[in-house]
Amino acid sequence: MTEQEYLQAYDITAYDRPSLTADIAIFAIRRFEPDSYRHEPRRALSLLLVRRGGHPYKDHWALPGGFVKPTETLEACAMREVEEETGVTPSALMLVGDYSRPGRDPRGWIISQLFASVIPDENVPAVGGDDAAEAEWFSVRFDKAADESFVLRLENEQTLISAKLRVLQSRFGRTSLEILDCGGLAFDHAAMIAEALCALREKARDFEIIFDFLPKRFTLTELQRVQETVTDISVLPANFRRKIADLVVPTGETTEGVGHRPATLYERK
Amino acid sequence: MTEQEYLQAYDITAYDRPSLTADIAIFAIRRFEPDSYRHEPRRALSLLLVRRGGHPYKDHWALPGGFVKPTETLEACAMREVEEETGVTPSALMLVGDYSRPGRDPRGWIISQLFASVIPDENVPAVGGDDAAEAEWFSVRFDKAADESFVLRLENEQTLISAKLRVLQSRFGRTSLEILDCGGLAFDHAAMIAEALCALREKARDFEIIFDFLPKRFTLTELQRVQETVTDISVLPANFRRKIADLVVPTGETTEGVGHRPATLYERK
DNA sequence: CAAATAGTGTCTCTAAGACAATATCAC
DNA sequence: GTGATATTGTCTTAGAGACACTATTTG
Repeated sequence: MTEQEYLQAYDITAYDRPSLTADIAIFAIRRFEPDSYRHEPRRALSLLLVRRGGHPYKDHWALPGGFVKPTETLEACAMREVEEETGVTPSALMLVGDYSRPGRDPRGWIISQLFASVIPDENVPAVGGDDAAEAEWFSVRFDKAADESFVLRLENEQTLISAKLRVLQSRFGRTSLEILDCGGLAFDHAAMIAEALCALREKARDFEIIFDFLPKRFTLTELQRVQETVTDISVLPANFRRKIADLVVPTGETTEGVGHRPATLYERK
Repeated sequence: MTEQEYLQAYDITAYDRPSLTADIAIFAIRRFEPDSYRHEPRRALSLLLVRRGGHPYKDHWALPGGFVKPTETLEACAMREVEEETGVTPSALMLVGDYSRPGRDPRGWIISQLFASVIPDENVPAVGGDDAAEAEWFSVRFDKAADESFVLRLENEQTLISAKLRVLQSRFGRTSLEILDCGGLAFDHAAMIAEALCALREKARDFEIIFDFLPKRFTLTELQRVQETVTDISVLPANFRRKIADLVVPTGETTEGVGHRPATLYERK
C-alpha cells in the first residue's frame, strides 16, 4: 500500500475527536480620573469578560473564546477573538495552557487552549467590539487568603465576582490551580483566569510584557506604574529607572501641561 | 428553553472538530563508559524517537505521541505515552506548545500539543517499552549555524539526522521556529524537538529541571554535569556549588571505589 | 512659595564569576 | 608519589535595594 493509497483510505471521522476552542484572557490597565488634573490617576489591572448569551452557563461571565477553524492555527484563532472583542490587534499572545479535564464542559468533550494578551491603555474604552455579546472590563485582584488558598476578585460598577482557588502545582512557569469556589464564573474559567494572571505577573516582573499596556510613547513613571499594577509589587523610582534604562530610548519630547515637572517620553528599544 | 433541554438537543458532531494528539519529547542523559573506571563518563543529552511503522511518513523518525481519549486530560495522555515508551513515570511534564498549522499532517486536520519530560539516568536503557514500535535514543545537538539559522543534529550509532531551522520569535519563554530543512523527520517534528530543547535549556539554567535527570541520590559533580550537558554552558565548580547549596541536602553517605576522592551523596531538598 | 511629579547620586549588601588552594581516594 | 576528582576560600565586579537629594512645572 502506498502512502497515497493510505491517505485516500484514511477516514479521520472514524476516530474520537474533541471540539477545540481557543480562549483568551485580554488584560489592560484602566485609568480612573483623579480629583485634580495634577494628580496621578488610579490604575487597575483589568480583564475583559463576556456574559454568556446562551446555554450552558447562560448569563454567567466567561472568557471570550471560540471554536477553532480548520484553516487557522490556535494562535490565529485567539488573535481573531481579541480583534473581534476589542478591535485591537495585540502585539503578541502568550500561551497559558490547555484545559482538557473530562467533564469540564457539560456539552461534551471540549478542550480549550488558553492564551493571554495585553491591550494598550488608549484602546481600553472600546468595549464590546463588533461582537453582539455583552462584554465588560473587570478590575482583577488575586491574593493569598488566610488559609493557604487564593482569592480571585473580579469587580466593576455592577458586579462583584469572588472565586476561591488552591495551588496544585507550580512548575516550569505554569501554576496549576484547583477551583474551590467558581464564584459564578462559567466552566473552569476561574482557574483559567487565575493561571493567566500568574503567567502575566511572572512576565511583568522581568519587563517582558509591561510595554504592551502602553502606547508607543510613554513616560518612565507610567511604565513603572504598569509594572507595579500588574505585579502588585512597588519599587523605588531610582531602581526601576536603572533596570529599565537599556530597554528604552528617549524621544526628545516631553509631556505638557501636567501641573508639575514634565516627563521625558520614551519608546521601547 | 432550559439548560437541560439545550444540552439534550446539542449535537457536538455538527461542528468541525480536529483530531488532537499529545506528543512528547522524552529527554535523558546517556552516559558512555570511559576508558578507565577512574575517569568521568562522557555524557550526551538524548532524545527518544520512534520510527514510524505506518503511513504517513512511514519509516521516518518521529516524536512519540498519540490521540487523546475522551476520558483523560492532555497531560495524562502524554504521561501515558511516556510510560508506554519507557516504563518510567516522569515526575513532571513541561508544556512546550501547540502545533496547529493547517496542512501540517497529510491525513487532515490534526493538532498536536507538545510536552517535554525527563527520564532519570538509571532507566535510560529501557528502550522500546511495551510498545511494538521501534524506538531509539538519539544524542541531541542544537547550535547556531554560520548564517542566522540553527542546526538540530540527532545522532546515534546507525543514524544521523540534521535539520535546519530559523527563529521566528522568542517571547514569553517560548521560541517559535520555522523549518528550513526537516532532515527527514516526520511532520513538523523538527521544530517541535528544537522548541522543546529550547524550553528545556531555559529551565535547566535556573536549576528547575536538572534533578529529574538523576536518581534520588547524586553527587554535586553529577548534578553540575547534567546542567552543563543540557545547557551547553560550563561553570566553575565553586560557583555551581554555591548556587545549588540551598536546593540540596547531604545524606551522610559517599560514593565508593571511584579511584579518587569520594563524593558526598545529596538529595533534592 | 506650595504641591506635585521627574530625575540623579551614592551607600550598602548580596550574588556571580574567576582563580587559587587544599583534601582524599586507588594504585 | 601520581592521577583523578572533591571541596573550600577569597578577590573582584556587577547589580539590587534603600535613601537622600535636586529639578521643573502650575497656580
